[in-house]
Amino acid sequence: MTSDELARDPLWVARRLLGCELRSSSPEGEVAVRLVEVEAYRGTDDPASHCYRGRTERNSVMFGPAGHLYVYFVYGMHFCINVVCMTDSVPGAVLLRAGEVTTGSELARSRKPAARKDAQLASGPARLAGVLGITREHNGIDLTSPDSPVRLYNGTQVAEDDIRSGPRVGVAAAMDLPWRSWVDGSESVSAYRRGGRRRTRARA
DNA sequence: AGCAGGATGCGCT
DNA sequence: GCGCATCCTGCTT
Repeated sequence: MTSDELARDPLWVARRLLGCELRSSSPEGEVAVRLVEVEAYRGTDDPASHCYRGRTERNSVMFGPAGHLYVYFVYGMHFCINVVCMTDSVPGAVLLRAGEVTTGSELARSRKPAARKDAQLASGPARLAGVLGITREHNGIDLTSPDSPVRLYNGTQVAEDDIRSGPRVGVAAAMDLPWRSWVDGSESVSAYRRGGRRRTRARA
């Protein structure tokens, strides 16, 4: 996976990332996952992108060089991770939604004790970030640098015929865009959930 | 097996 | 304040 490739359109990078391996080193040990589910987000013309309304402090990494890691915090307790791409024209990124743990499943299990099967350890974006031990401290790191604690490697390329696509999970805007891609048949692919406002009952 | 609801912090209107 | 690129538990079919 070259920097040239990472600097391309998020839609292309997303499919290219399937089958790649993400490896994280920490004092606790090493965990690696094979990516099986991703989503593309593309700046200015994508209402679901964090960059849709321009640059802020939170999304500033998405405006930086391709191949860096954009980490954000959601729902008060979870981190999600993206690979930055397409920096020449508009900001873009690929959300890493799910993977299969290939190295360090014991450490991964200790970080996600609720998982009932190994296939669920990294099934979902916050779970994926969780098993890799990624937090806001990792925001902005270069995934292509040998000095980085988290690095991206070429795995076994997934054949076109084994890639499926559909609308992004939990996104109400642009539901007609099939910008989520996943590896057909992987048990680790997360469940689809439609976007839209959840009903919140007023309490008495 | 499937869904509703709560937990929980922070960025943005 | 509101709502979020979510996860987990517990209760219903």
